[in-house]
Amino acid sequence: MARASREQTDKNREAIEQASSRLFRERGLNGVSVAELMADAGLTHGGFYGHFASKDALAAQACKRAFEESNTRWERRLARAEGDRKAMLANLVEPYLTAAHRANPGVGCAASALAVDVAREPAGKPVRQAYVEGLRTMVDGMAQTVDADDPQERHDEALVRMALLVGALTLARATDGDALSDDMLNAVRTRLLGSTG
Amino acid sequence: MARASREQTDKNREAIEQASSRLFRERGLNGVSVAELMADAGLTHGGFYGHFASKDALAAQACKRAFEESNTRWERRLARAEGDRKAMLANLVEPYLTAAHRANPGVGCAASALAVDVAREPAGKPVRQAYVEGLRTMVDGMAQTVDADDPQERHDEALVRMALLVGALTLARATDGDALSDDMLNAVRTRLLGSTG
DNA sequence: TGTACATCAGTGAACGCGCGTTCACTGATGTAC
DNA sequence: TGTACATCAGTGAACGCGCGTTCACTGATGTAC
Repeated sequence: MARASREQTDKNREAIEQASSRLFRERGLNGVSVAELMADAGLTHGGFYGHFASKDALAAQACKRAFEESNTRWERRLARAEGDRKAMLANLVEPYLTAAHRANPGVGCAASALAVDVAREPAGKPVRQAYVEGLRTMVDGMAQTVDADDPQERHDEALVRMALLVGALTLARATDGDALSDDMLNAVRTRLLGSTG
Repeated sequence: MARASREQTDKNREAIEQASSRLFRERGLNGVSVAELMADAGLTHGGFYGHFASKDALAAQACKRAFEESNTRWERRLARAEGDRKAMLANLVEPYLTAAHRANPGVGCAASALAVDVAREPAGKPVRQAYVEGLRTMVDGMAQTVDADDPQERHDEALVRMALLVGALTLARATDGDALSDDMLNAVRTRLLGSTG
């Protein structure tokens, strides 16, 4: 291949971001090489630095993108409940605490998939800011499911629910294959939605 | 150095395990090299394979050890409460959801620090079994703080509390430096212990 | 208890390999006329 | 609209480096007598 058209260049960049957003969630920021990301996007590794200044810069962009994906899905699910707060909560929690979500981190919640990798990055790295911004939007989404008037109370309850979801999914993934894993998902789902599911 | 005495050999192995238990929690299973682990234990990298069959084998041992450390601490804290369930819960939760624990994963909870790394390891890897066993003991510890007669109810509530702790700490670490991080720790602590702290 | 020597824990150079990043090159795209 | 050519997106070899693991070697430890 030689010079690509502008349209093709945009498509290529899009493909790199998409591949990164998925692969970073699956294997971690340091678990995928630039060559693998490029190959997944249908390119060779040399062209990478025409699109991004560094792997770190891509990580930030991929993190932002993964959260956008997660948050867009949440917005759709919240809207579908048409203002019924119980239904809104159920629409977020039910798909979250499933075997399918546990098995597919690459297309799942960015907050769970990237948390530990982001926590291990030094304070200044751009991916950290992307994470905080993405998580804030997610917490705001969860706050819409909280039936309380006081904003502080809504925020706090949203944080508690986020901790429950992320903790349950994280522990369920680490224990996948053991009975404890399903127990974790079920116990937290019941807690959040009531015993009837 | 030439041949070491048996006593010294045991001390060296101990030092390697101790260094690994800490460094793996800090930087992840793939974030520390064999050479770094050995250097931290005061040795050179070549001698590693006299103590362990592979880095994978060490990872399992270090995971087991990290959980033993965490669980021994929990047992002490539970015992100190002398059967008062509210105090038992407070003794586990209060040190868990602190800035100090957030800042020091190397000497902190193994369940939080290793979850994502373990989740990314293939199903057969020995570290996965070590994780499940360690977490089961931890859940049993937490179950002692639950004020309920039905064993199923105790277990489920213990799982919910574990998800809260691990989720809150994981998210707090990923957002360290932002107000959201403290908010997360505070909201979950209040939820578990009541508003008076 | 003393001596001779086999054992083996730890050393450090080396192995093949994959990493992030750089760069000379290619040739279709985009532009100036 | 056609032509000449400058631009630059992508290629693939190469860079220095660190990885997990191996291995010939060293010399104090542990043992046999």
